[in-house]
Amino acid sequence: MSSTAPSFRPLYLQIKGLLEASLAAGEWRPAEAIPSEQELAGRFGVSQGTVRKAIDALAADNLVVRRQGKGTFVATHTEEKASMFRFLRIRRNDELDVHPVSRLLDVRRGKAGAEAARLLDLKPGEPVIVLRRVLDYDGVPTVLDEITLPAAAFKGLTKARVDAYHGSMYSFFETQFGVRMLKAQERIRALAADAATAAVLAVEPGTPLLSVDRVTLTWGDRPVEWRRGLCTTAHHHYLNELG
Amino acid sequence: MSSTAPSFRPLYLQIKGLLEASLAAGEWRPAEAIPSEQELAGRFGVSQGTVRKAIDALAADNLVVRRQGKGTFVATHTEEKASMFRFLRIRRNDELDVHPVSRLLDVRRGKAGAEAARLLDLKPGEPVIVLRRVLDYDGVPTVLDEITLPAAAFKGLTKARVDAYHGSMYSFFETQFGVRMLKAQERIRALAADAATAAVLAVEPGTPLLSVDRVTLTWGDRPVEWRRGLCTTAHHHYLNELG
DNA sequence: CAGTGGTCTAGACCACATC
DNA sequence: ATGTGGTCTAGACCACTGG
Repeated sequence: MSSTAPSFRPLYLQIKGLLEASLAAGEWRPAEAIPSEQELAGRFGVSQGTVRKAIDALAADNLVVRRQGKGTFVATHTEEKASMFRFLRIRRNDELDVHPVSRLLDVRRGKAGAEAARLLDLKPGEPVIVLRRVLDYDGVPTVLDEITLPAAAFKGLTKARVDAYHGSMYSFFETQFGVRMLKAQERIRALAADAATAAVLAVEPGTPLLSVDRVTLTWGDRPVEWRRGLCTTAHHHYLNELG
Repeated sequence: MSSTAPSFRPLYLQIKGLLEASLAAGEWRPAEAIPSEQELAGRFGVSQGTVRKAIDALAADNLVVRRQGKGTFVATHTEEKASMFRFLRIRRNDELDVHPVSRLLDVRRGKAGAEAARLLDLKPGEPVIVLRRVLDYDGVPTVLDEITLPAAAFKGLTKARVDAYHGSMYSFFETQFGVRMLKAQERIRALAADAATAAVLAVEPGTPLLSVDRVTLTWGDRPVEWRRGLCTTAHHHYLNELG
C-alpha cells in the first residue's frame, strides 16, 4: 500500500518517527488518547501490524501508555501513581515505599554559571531559575535538592505558584509550562556535608552525603533541568536495578 | 495448530517460559546458537510469528542475542565488548570509557555472617568465599571490592585460578563454574573511609566514599553474589541512565 | 452491543552471512 | 544458493471497556 521507503529505515521506525513528531508538537495533549491503530494505519497507508510495532516502540520508551479496550494514551507525569518511582530512586533501608513530602525553601532568579551553562546548553549569564527544597521522609529531612531551570522555558514561575500546586514537580512543569521530562542521566558522587547543608539535613558537618546530579531531557534531547540532590544515607539509599 | 492453551497466559509467553527453562537447564551452552525460529515453531506446534515474539522477549531480557543472517545465540559475559558496561557503572568524570584493571588482593574462605546470609539466602554459618580486589583506573586505585560468594556454587575457587584467568569476573564465574549472572540490584550509600580502606585507595581516612552494595541473581532469581564496592569520587562517578 | 488493543496465523519478501 | 533473522501484510479471533 505505501510508497516504497524513501530512506533506509524500516517502515515501522519511520511511522514511529512521525508519531513522535506529532507528540512533540503537541498534536495530542498529555493523558489524551491518540487515534486508534486502524485510523493511523489508514492515515499513513500501512497495515495495522506496522502501526502496532511503531506504537509498541513508543510504549517501550514510555512516551505512550496502552490500555486494552480503551485506547493508547499520551504518557503523563500527573497520573503515574505506581510508576512515579521511575524518577525517584531514594528508598528507605527497610524497603517500605514511603513517599516523601516536599518542602520548598526558596525560588531565586539568577544567571547561569559555567557549570549550569554547560549542563543546560546555555550561554554563561543566561537567566536561570533556582529552586531549593527539602524532601522529608516520615518527617525526617533526607534530601536537599537544588533545581536549576532555564528561565526561558519557565516564564512566570514563582514560589507562590509552586506552593499552590499539588502534585509532583514534573507534573507541575508539564501542566503549567508544557515542559515534559522524558529521560535523565544521573551522576552520583560522595562528598562531605558543608555547614549549611548539615543544618538543613540535621546532621553533623562533614557527614558523608550522596550527591546526585541529574540532567533531565525533553523532546529532541534538549536539557531542561539540572538538579543536584544531597542525600543522607543513614536510613535511606539510592536503588538501581540492573536488568 | 496448537492445542488450546491450558493455562491462562498468552501462547508466546508460555513458549518464552519453555525456552527459559531450556536455557536454565543448559540445553544450549553460552555463545551457542539456539535452534532456528522455524525449527522451534515446528517443535512447539505454533507459528513462526509466535516463536518470534517469545524470542523477542528473551532478547529484551538480555538472555539471548539475535544476529541477522546468523541466528540467535545464548547471551554470555565473555564476548560482551561494548555492553560490558551493563554491570560497570563507574565512569571517569571526563566521560572517557577507560576500562579499569583489576588487582586481586586475597581470597578467603569463611562462614556467612548475618548480613551475607540474609542477602545470599543462606543460613548463618554456611561456607562462603570472600574475594577482595582493587580496580585501578589509569593506575589510580579507585574501587575496593569485597565479593562474597556461596561456597557451594563455586567449588574449587582459589586465588591462583582467578589470577590465571583473563577476562571479567562474570566471565570467569560463567565459564569456570557455570554460574551465569542475569540481573542485579544495587543500593548506594555514602560513608567515611576507615583507616584500612583509606590506605588501599590512597586517600585520607574519613574521606567520603560511595558504597555500592550489589546482590546479583542467576536463574530463578537465586542470589549468588553479594558485592560491596567502596569508591572514591574525586575523579569518578556512578552513572545511571533513567529511561 | 461496538470499538479498542492483544494474540495468532500464514505467507511473501528483504537483508545479511556463509558456503 | 541456502538458511538465518527482519519486515510487512491481511485477516481471524480473543479480551477488555463502556454505552
